[in-house]
Amino acid sequence: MGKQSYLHKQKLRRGLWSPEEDEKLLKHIAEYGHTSWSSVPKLAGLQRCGKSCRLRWINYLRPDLKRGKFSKEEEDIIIELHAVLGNRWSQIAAQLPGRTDNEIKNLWNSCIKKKLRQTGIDPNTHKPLSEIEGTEDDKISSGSGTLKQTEFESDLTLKQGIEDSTTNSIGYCSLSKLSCSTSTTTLSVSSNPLLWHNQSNKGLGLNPELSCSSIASATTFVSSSNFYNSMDLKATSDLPYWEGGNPNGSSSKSSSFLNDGLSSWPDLTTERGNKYLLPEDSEEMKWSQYLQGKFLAPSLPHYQSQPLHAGDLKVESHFELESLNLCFQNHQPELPQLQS
DNA sequence: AAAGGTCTCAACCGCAAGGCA
DNA sequence: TTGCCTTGCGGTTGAGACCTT
Repeated sequence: MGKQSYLHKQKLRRGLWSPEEDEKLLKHIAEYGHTSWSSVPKLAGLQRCGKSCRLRWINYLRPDLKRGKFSKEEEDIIIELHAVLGNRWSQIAAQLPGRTDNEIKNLWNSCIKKKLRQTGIDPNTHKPLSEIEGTEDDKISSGSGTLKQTEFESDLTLKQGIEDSTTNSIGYCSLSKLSCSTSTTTLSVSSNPLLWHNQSNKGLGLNPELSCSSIASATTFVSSSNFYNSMDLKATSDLPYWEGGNPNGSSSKSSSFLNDGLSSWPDLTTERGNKYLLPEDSEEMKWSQYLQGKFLAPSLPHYQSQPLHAGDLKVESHFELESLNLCFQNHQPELPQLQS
């Protein structure tokens, strides 16, 4: 009401932008930039509010925008990132140069959601709809590997023969809930879906409860799924206490681990000697930066280990993830037969 | 050809966070 | 510390395009 009357008082235009308005805005920004959006309309001679000008620039006039339909690869990236980030459109958009959050949000709501549902996947949780309905047990089959919900105690070693099953797939893992404690040296991960996305899009299988990894490995899955055909992970981690939000919540927002008080990132070392340490005090901005560096990097980056603030840690734990060989390829035609 | 339904996408709205006086 | 202003984000809306009957 207040805004409406404000717009009315100012006789501000609303609705679609005319070519003349676009031209005025473009010309103004080209000349003066946009240090303050609130002053742009006045200076540019537009009967619009600053917010509207900003939106028009970001979503339409920016010169670096990519126009046209989303490619299959872009869609795959969006699906993968959504599994990790939830409805954080701006962060997803940051990984897709030339695409806007609005565009991605529209694509998600109009197309991808529908596609996922058609393949039996709940677009909010990225779990099979059958599982959402509570009809599945916790045993998962994926190609040659059969993975089962479990807890790892003490010497955590995970070896799963899943590499064969993934050569024709895009795979990724997102983490919904993780907790660990030193006292028992127990790491337990629950509601940790590992999704295997059939490249041919004939089916979207899902691993509902794979307890295997850390946040670091989850994020590395995202990296590897798109840019590295094969990556052997060997993770050594000092994990802070971390507990995620509601893994089964309908809100994809709450299922993103980034929402949930993650206080520090663990180390991650690959067998090739590349060591990762995600920065301490991992706020969203760092996730974005992390993705920027990792996800789009042509080669594996190198991070130096950093100490954690004592205040950030409730417990310390150590685990290793060995020989989890994941092979992600984007251009294989067929999905291997799943075990029944 | 027309009517009604569905889809797409640009734009708006409300809220939250951050900066600053 | 408080309040105002600006910016950014995610959800929602609505107009026009497209499809179906």
